[in-house]
Amino acid sequence: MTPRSCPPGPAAPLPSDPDEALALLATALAHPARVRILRFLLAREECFAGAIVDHLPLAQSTVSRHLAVLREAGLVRGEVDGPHICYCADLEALERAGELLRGLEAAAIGAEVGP
Amino acid sequence: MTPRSCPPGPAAPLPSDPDEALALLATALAHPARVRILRFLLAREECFAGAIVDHLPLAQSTVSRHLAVLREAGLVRGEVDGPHICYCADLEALERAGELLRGLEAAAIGAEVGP
DNA sequence: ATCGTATATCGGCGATATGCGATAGGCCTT
DNA sequence: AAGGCCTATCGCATATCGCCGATATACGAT
Repeated sequence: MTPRSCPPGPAAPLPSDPDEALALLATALAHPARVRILRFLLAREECFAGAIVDHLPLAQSTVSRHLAVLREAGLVRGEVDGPHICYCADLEALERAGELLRGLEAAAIGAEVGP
Repeated sequence: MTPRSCPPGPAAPLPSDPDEALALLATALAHPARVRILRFLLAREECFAGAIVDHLPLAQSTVSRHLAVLREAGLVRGEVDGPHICYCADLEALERAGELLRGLEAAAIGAEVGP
């Protein structure tokens, strides 16, 4: 029942196109409630879905939907733990988002030269 | 007419709440067309809106809408240059997105200890 | 003043997102 | 077998997104 981060399991398959992959991850991060869920899980205060519901001013069904979005993007995984489901944030997926972002910034490298 | 990156002008005001700020920037990045526009502008191949339209399989009005979304998020700025508008990607805004992302990852720091 | 180019905005359409309550399914306990 | 907790899914309403064609606006050139 101890909240733990995701074991480095098989990562969710992202589009091969970096722009589409970044857009996909950004879509999952494009709602404050989902970012809060991620932060909550990363801090590993708790991991059960019920605890997340208690932590947000949203209905249980709405939180469940946000969790599904995060899961589909590979940012979160859930393991059944008896009657509960322990969710964990996939730090690797977040790091991939960072890499894709840096890859985008890198498009500016080499464009520094002026006439 | 030379495409240039944004001078470090006044940054767009982001929400003070990091979660909302990250969600806002992520919303702007949450579409492949907008990421492609950013990459195109960062590479500084060209900067006129018309060039961006030619670079994407989208109608002019649609591209204009995407540019407005990027502008509202502070990721892009446009300077009137005669009859054209020269758009530039705000590298600082992208870097702020990276910082917010790292700040989120940092929520996991200190949660590494087990009982 | 008029025309032409470049960009933004409007109106409409279908698709998707967000929210909720209600319901269904899983698993433990009794 | 029955009941209780936890989570997911369904159904619905509303709002926003993404796309386009059409129109409006701004500016330079004629």
